[in-house]
Amino acid sequence: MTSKTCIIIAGPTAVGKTSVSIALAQHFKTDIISADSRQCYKELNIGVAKPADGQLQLVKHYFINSHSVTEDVNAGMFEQYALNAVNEIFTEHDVAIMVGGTGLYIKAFCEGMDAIPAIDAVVRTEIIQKYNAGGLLWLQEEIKEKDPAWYASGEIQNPHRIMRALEVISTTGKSLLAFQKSQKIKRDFDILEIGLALPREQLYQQIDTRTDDMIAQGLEQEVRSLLQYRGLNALQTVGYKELFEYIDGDINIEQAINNIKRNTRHYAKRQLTWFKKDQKIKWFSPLDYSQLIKSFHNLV
RNA sequence: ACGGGCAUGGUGCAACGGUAGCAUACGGGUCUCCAAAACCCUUGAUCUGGGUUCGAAUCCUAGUGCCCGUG
Repeated sequence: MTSKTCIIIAGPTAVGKTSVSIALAQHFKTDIISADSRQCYKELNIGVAKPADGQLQLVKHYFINSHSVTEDVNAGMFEQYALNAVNEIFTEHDVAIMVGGTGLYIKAFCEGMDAIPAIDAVVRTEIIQKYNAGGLLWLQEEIKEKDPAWYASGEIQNPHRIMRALEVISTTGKSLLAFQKSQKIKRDFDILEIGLALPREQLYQQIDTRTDDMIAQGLEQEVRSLLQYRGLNALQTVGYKELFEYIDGDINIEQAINNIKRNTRHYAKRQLTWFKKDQKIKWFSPLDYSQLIKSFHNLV
């Protein structure tokens, strides 16, 4: 059996991952797995910069339009989904392409997640309700009492993290720390990580331009059609939450657009921080496609 | 031109004549399961000159710039 390779294209939002990935997929005559925590939702289109219909017809994409905003999607679920997908691709191809900006999902795919029992929705809901009522202070006191070890080492200013620790100890009786073994699983295929980067100024320029394009394409209409879902996690997304505020009348449209641009910059910055740490990533300019292809010549 | 007001980090604001502070942006970072989420950290300013005072962002004065009103 010939060796199989998954090429992962990572990088900040708006850097130009989509077109590079499609060109690569065509070059290798293979399929793409998206590693994007928002493009998987079929209800979200313009605001998440999903590949165009034409592009999707050109290359088969996994984890695009594969889920509904009403479903729970998370990193562990992505790991399973993506492993199934990559194995399916490998039955017919030696190379698979993964592309996306969700660092945690890519990490889950490459290294695996420690198995932590599923959390009952009731437990989660109850914790959220108590947090809404009692605030961060309640969370801190609760976790200090129930899981003092986590309290001592965890991020006690971060409501999300405390709630995670709390739901785990409430469900299993064991500390989240006990589950986190941080063992890296070795996959039975090769992984090649590619990062796409541009000078910061140029990236920000592309973010601005893309945001204006989204508005011109009718993002506001899309957001209005999703008002019923605004409370769902999937809608806590740059491009949507700002327009909900606009629709509420809290800000005007110019402010909403500027906030989208700013929040997208923040997002891109966090992505860069995440990917910079990954020593395995080889960096290229999205404009330098020929260099990129050369780096794969041993695979061709 | 005259009268009045204002001048503090990139931006918006605060500071009884006594340690120039807050928000936000920018920059840096954390992250094993809601991650386009959530959280953490740093830098950076008193318009210019003169005066009063032990001490001036603050009071006086001249200049410069901006805003409002009148012409």
